[in-house]
Amino acid sequence: MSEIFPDALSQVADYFKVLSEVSRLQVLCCLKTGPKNVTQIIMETGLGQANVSKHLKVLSQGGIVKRTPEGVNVIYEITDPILFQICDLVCDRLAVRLEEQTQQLEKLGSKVWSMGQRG
Amino acid sequence: MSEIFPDALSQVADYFKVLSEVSRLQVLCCLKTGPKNVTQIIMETGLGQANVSKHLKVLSQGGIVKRTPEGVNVIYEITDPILFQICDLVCDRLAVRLEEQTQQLEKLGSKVWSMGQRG
DNA sequence: ATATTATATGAATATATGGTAAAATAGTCA
DNA sequence: TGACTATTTTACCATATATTCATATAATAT
Repeated sequence: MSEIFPDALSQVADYFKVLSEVSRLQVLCCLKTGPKNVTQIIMETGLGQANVSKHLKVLSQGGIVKRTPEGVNVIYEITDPILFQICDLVCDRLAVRLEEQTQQLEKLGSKVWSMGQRG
Repeated sequence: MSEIFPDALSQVADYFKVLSEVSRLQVLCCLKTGPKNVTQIIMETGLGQANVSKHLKVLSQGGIVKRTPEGVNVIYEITDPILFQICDLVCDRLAVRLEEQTQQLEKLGSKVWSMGQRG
């Protein structure tokens, strides 16, 4: 009963892992405005070709992106916009943290300042 | 203009990276029911002691967990319950995917079955 | 068939990370 | 102080992963 099931958690971890790389987030941001082929993604992100291809494979296997060949090109698109809700929540959290850090820095700053006054 | 800012994205990636390990998710699940000290976390998760300590450091530096020494013990607690909203969204997504896969398997199953009937 | 373009894959390298055992640190009590 | 407990850190190994170069595959046109 006190055991936690790593099996279920590993799927969640895998999902997060796919999203834990800057290059892949770049690709996803690039796809936010709509489906694109690989060449477009390469140009917009500035990443290397093989690199983009590999990241797209990871995203595809992770179910985050859908792959549809179309003639010579291959079109990729975001599978589920819930992804952006997730990213928005993370951004909210990061914003809150930044706010807190700013306040702490201000406190620290005034303390240092008063010490300087005394010294 | 066509450039995407990796600086901002790296913070998001870092947040996801902290959540992309099963052991850390185990620790977080363990903390879902309330603040706990390290020994409790070790017992509930079954992870090694140094291992838990390291993961707690990662979680703490990632701002996901708050560290408060209390006598000999150190208490850890979830910093922001928004974390569970994020995880819930991921679980929703995973459930949808599983549903889709199930349906596809059923389709494939019936196809294989009809082939078997013919053969 | 050959050439060309678009995409994917393989090999190699560098880097990062999880796990564990051992040592170090910090706090408390006798 | 010294003993004891709780937690952290260090050293090390094994594994995973991002990146790049070179090559391979796929689709299309000549």
